Amino acid sequence: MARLKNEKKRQTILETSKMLFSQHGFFNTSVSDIVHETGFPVGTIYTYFRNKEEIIQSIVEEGWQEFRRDLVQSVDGRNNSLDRLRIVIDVFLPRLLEDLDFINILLSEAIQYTRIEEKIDELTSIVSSIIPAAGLPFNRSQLEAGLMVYFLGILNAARIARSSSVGVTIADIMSFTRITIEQSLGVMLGPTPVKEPMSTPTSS
Amino acid sequence: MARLKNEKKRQTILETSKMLFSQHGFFNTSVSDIVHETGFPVGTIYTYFRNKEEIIQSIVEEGWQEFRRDLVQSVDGRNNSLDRLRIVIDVFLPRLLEDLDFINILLSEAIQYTRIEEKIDELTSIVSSIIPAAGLPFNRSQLEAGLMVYFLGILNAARIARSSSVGVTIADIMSFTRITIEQSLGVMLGPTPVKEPMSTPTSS
Amino acid sequence: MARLKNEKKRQTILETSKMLFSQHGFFNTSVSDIVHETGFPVGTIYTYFRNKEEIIQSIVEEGWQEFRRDLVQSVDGRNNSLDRLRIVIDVFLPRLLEDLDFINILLSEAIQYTRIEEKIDELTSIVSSIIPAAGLPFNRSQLEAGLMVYFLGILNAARIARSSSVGVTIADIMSFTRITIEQSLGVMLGPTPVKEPMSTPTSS
Amino acid sequence: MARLKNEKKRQTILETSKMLFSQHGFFNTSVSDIVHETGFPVGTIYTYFRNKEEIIQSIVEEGWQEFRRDLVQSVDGRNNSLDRLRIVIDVFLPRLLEDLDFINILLSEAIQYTRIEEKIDELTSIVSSIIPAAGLPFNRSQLEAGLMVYFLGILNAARIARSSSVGVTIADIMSFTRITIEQSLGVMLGPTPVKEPMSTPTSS
DNA sequence: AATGAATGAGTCTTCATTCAT
DNA sequence: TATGAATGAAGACTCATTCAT
Repeated sequence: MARLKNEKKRQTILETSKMLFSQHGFFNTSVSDIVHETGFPVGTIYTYFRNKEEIIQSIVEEGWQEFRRDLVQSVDGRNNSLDRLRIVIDVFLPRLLEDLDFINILLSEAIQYTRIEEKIDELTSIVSSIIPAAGLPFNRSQLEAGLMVYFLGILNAARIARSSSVGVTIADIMSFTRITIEQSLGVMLGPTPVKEPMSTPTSS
Repeated sequence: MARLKNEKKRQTILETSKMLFSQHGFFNTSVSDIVHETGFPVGTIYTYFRNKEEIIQSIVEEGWQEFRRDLVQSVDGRNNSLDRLRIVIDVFLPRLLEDLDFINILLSEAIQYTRIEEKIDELTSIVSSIIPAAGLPFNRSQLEAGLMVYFLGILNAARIARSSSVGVTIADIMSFTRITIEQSLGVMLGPTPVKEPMSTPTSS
Repeated sequence: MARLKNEKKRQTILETSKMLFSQHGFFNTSVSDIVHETGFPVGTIYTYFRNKEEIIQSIVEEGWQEFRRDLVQSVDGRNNSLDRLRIVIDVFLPRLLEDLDFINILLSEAIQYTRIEEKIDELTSIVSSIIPAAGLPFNRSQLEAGLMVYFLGILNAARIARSSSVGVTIADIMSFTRITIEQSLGVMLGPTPVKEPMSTPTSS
Repeated sequence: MARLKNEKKRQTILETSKMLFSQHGFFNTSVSDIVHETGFPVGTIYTYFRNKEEIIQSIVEEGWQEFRRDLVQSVDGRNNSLDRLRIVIDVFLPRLLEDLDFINILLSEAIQYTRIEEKIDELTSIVSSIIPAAGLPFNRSQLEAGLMVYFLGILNAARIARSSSVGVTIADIMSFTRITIEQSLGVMLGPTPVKEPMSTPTSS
């Protein structure tokens, strides 16, 4: 019970920090800001995290683990490559794009604190395993480069699209991605699914 | 007549700061670091720039102007769409990817200080004007989204590829890009040209 | 339970700053001077005051509150107007004139940081309430102007008299004031009382 | 001719600085502010004045000399004590009170840079020489103290009355002063004169 | 003589982290 | 364990004055 309460505090710190880091940046957010926003005393912050850096690392690491787990789960449920691809495109990606705070942190200043290359590597190997390599005009390195370009491109585009001054929406980004994949791989993903319920990521 | 402001000094500050910002990040680089690295006294930094922020803004703004000028120049020299595309892919892009310090600054912390959306917008309108819209499976918004994804994707991938831990090189990224464009647009760009001389951007 | 803010420390900072501000002026006293004189680390100054300005404001505001309280207390203890006047002249004023550091700060640079007009207003309304208006050759505005002139004149004169080069003492200023009031109001205040004990302002 | 032009520059610096010092205070006015306001280059400031301190000293010293000269001139033109007093009250004092910038500088921060005691001393001896000592209930020291109180009181009151929040005007201050002097000295100064023309201070 | 870039000691303030309570 | 005052190195920036041109 006490354990639960503590875990809640830890999550509060994490969520508040995530919001602040995304909004004002890691360096423009002071521990004191976190203190004021959470209402917790400074000491409490330091009973849950060794230092400020550990907070951002936890946000990224735990956020990433969650997405990775979801992705693997989604993919593992299917035997068929095409189905897997559909899941990735229609379930996993939209889910990721919803958490713009996370993306913001992952891509901006966090880069100094969290090995984004590792994430890219992981993702690349997962996704490339479900792509029918046969018939593609790419070698392995080029394929990986391509996945990197798409992944980073999509996330960054989504992040920037949020700032309304650009006339591009996340829906545009998704449509473009679907069409491009269909063309490149010569497959049909089918119509964009209507926003699935999917609170638990055990895809139907 | 007192001494006049020395453009060379200004450039030294800009270049040194660019290197430091790219290497350690804007917030982890102190004005004092710039002072030590340039050898100039603090006061001198502030006779050329109002504050630290103005330094990063100048780096991004002036760097961007240069690239934009080069791009427009390159493109204006050609009447044929395909030629233009070749120039963009084979001349302009490699040129941009060479300045990883600039990309690093543009994409990480600079986002708070320089309207990257504006840059994206500019670039998108320039490039979309040379793409033969006919026959593409995208509407205007999707095309823009796509350009955004590619542009941000390529730059970010290049930036991350620099960190050797990822087995992807800038050459891979370039190859992927060329092939994808050839496929998507149904054109042949021809073989990757051997590194053109082109130090002065006076397109033939 | 962490340590609690230490009122004694705060007072030390206030007193030390008061002395330094009075001696060298607000702008010629650096926070670093306060640090050296108090022996506290810089951080400590800033746990008790938001900034340098708040220090001078606290000195003036708290000093003024004390004097105002004393004045009102002194006056409230008496029903008779003449008695009240005597108290003001013989107890309150000398008391005020003893704290030349406070006067110095109040009248010189503090003017930018503390609304001295408010103090004048307050004082004027308190004092004018105990002056028998009847028979005076002044209208209300003129009376207020007069009080302002006397109050500011006495304080400034006292402040300047401190600098030995002028052959005028605080005693002279007090005598002049007594005599002038007796004449103007046509009352007898009686002989200047021998320095009353009155450390605690619990007027009889 | 060149001499004349230079003197004009010097005066411009002096007048601009006076305005700035009065408005924002000596310490809150930078030499750079003076540079921007005058439009002169920094070097020029330093060809006319050794340093910032010399500027405020010149303002005060030259301003004071002018007033002193006027005062002495006014007084010397009259043989009769009462006439002299009238001149002081009705001509000299209003004239002084018109230059609130000067008063502001003289009374606030200038105190550290200009011996105000000397000015007080000078003024006291001039004025006390025209006051019929006979019949006054003051001894010499008390009289001097009184003049000090009035002089400083009037100037400070005028300075503070400028800030509209106080319901006291310079006219009130003047009326109070006239009446008090009439009473104290038992003389009639006559009606407040209508604003005399008096561009040259050689009283009619 | 006129100019204004150059200078660097010094300013105020912040802030991540510690540790006495 | 919980707390929040204490800490001081480090931060960005200012500015009166000088002096090369």
